[in-house]
Amino acid sequence: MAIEASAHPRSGPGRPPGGSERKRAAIEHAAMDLFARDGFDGTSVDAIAEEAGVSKRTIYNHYGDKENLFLSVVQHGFEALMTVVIGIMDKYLTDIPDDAVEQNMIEFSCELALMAARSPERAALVRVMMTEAPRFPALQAAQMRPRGITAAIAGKLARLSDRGLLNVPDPEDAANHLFALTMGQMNNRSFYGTRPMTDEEITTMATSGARVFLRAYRPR
Amino acid sequence: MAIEASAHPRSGPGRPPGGSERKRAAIEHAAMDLFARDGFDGTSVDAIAEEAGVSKRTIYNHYGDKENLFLSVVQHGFEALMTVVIGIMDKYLTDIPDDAVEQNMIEFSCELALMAARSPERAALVRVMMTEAPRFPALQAAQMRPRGITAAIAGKLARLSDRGLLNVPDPEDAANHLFALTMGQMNNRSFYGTRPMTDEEITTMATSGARVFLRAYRPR
DNA sequence: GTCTATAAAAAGATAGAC
DNA sequence: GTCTATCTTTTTATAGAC
Repeated sequence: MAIEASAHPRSGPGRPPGGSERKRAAIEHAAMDLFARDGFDGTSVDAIAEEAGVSKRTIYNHYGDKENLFLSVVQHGFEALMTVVIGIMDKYLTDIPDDAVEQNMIEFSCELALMAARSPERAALVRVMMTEAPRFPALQAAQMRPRGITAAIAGKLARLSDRGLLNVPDPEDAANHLFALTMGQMNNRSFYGTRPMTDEEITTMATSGARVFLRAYRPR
Repeated sequence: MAIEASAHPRSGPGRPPGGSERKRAAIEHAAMDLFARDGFDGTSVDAIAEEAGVSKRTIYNHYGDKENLFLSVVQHGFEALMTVVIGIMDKYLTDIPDDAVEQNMIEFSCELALMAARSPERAALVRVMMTEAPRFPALQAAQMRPRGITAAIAGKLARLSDRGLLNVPDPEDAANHLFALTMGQMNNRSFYGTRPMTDEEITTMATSGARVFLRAYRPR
């Protein structure tokens, strides 16, 4: 691999050198891949150091211990996932024309499911989070749970209900139903990303899930 | 603890002695508890031996290696779970009176969700299965997937549709929707058993899930 | 801050006696 | 078949040089 300039590219006094940040990023990237693939116990700090191209000692200097590194990686990974989900939500569940509710809900479900399926590391991240949650109480914090996602969906559904496009007495409940019918259904069928699914399989599944939601929540 | 009779209670020639079966059961019971709680890597064979009250060497004599023990335990645990689910299904989704479809579907959902919540080791088992599936291809076999459960539900829904009590064009699809709205919803909300839920919370959730299913699949 | 070398503990698997 | 004692490898974490 390419050898980078070894000297610090001039950094202010008291400020950490520029190479340090690059190494942090490399460490977190490598750790994310390995933790997602092999789990916490299955991943050695040696392997992370090798994958990141840094010394093991550097990892301990930056993060203190393996658990701290794990929590940092999972937190950043989950934030990135949330950002993507919020983006899809804003794209399909905001400013919907009155006559396009069904189409937008279906497209929302499909895009959400395809996003999850296309990045196996995201599914693996959630899997690892669930696995390690009992040992890492920090993973049970409110921000880390799927509830953050459903709460965001609930807000969108409430607005659609206010406009009379849906009949949603309890937005929180309905958001859980929509989430279960799309992401939940895919997690069950794909065994949390273990079994590969074709794009056609996914869109068919997400579409049928969205239709069930619409049949239950359309205005009477 | 009580000391058991050490002599074999008369076993036929060539047949394994009776004490061996009891030890097998003790090993599998202990292994189930520990694997479910701490995962595959987090559980040492030493810990299993101590918990089961047998020597580590006995475990290796019986199962060859740790992976084989794990697969045996998971397989038996999943069979037991399937048996319980089938029992609940037969209880609530067979021979339903024409005017009690809604009530039975709701009771089915509640009982299923409560069963899963009341035995944390079952939720933990499924969690561990998902976690280790990439490393143990045997866990991806058809019999081990949730599909076994949804396929059984699909059969029941098809019969209800034949009787005109539901409108189910695709029983497999509908079974996935019902499963997602009950078990899937609970797995999301409880983070696969990590976050405890009260019985009231569970019945409220399962009831609302069943109602969504019924609104979507009631005869027009 | 970063690296090489090492300490210390844990865990999977086995040898050999009874 | 079962047990005690042991081997070997792996892994987390640290010591000390530059």
